[in-house]
Amino acid sequence: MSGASTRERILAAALEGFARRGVEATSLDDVAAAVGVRKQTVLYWFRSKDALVSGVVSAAVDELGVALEAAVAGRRPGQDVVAAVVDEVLRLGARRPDLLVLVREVTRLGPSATATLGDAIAPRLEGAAVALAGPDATPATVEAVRRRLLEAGARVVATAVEAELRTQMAVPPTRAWLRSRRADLLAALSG
Amino acid sequence: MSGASTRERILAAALEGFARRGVEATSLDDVAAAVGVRKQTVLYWFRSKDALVSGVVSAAVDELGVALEAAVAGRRPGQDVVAAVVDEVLRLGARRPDLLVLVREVTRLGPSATATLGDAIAPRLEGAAVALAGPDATPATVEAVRRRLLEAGARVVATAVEAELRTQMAVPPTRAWLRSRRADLLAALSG
DNA sequence: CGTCCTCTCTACCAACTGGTAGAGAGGACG
DNA sequence: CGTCCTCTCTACCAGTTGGTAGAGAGGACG
Repeated sequence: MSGASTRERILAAALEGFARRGVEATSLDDVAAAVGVRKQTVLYWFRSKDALVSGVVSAAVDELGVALEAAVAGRRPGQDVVAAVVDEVLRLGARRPDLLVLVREVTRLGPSATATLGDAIAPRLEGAAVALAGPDATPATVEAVRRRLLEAGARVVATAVEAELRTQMAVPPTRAWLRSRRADLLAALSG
Repeated sequence: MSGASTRERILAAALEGFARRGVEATSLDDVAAAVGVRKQTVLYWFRSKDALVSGVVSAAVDELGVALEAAVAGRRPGQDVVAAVVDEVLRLGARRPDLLVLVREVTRLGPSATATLGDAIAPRLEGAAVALAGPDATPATVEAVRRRLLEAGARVVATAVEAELRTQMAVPPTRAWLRSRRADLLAALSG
């Protein structure tokens, strides 16, 4: 069944459940069954459902962060950083939509879960803001960039939701749609 | 607590629960408690939870339809129909965000619930497509308009989700954001 | 060998889920 | 008055929820 550790398989199954049906609608038994294990094994690796949610959130944030950093580092010489990030986000939306949709699900659990998400994102957000603002930016400028990044993040998640919705409604994303969403994201980031 | 009938109060409470926390995460007891009544009273008015979901969906679709028709009928002379619809949608997003978010929640319950939603929307969608395409449009043209309307609907719901997300993330919608979303929606509808 | 540690299991639990059965309050109407 | 009808209630039910308690398998290591 897998080279992946039990813990990793639990995280993957929980991510899918949380993103596809919602956190509250995904039971520990559901997750365990998807992994092929008993609920108590899930509770061995994560001491409570809240801990599982936190684990999924931080794993997802990590994976997103790593993918974006790799895209920035490996971009073609001369290519705009913002464009590299946007293109990687669109690729992620196609490859791992759950990663993006999860954000939306977590924010609905109330302030404490949203805080967990915020904690996981904060360091990467800060790093990205500082990098984008440049070395001699004032704190106010960095703050403005940070805010713009957050707003762009909301747009990204909304775009992922739109793609999901279109698929459900039998009008799946087209190439033209992708192009327009790319332009929209670019505008949101550099606007 | 009300001039509204028990049935209407149940529908309102269920709509809020479904939109804010998800259908599966909102129990009949939750709905009943919000109304100030017992679960069995809810089950008197709606014979099952599925029936309640259907009731909420068709009430929401009705309300949306009525609001949009009124906006079209009451638009300033010479004002574009599409612009009137877009502006009304944005107003609805501010006034009744749950109405829009509900669509997203229902589509996650699987094909049968999505079919219920489709049934509720179909007649209004058809009417709107015929009206927009004009009296001597070919069936193919009407079909193309219908498709464009569906795509625009997905964009509308995504926009409502973005607004909700921004609020949760402490970067609430601004006037500039609203303006850009209005332009985006106009482009989606007439592009 | 024995002892520890890692991991998954069976067996529970109280609380809550959607749903059924049926009583009874209160008005309308003959 | 009595008999409906409308509406909400109490009392249940079996199944599922997140979570606890603890047994046991299997390897690592002295």
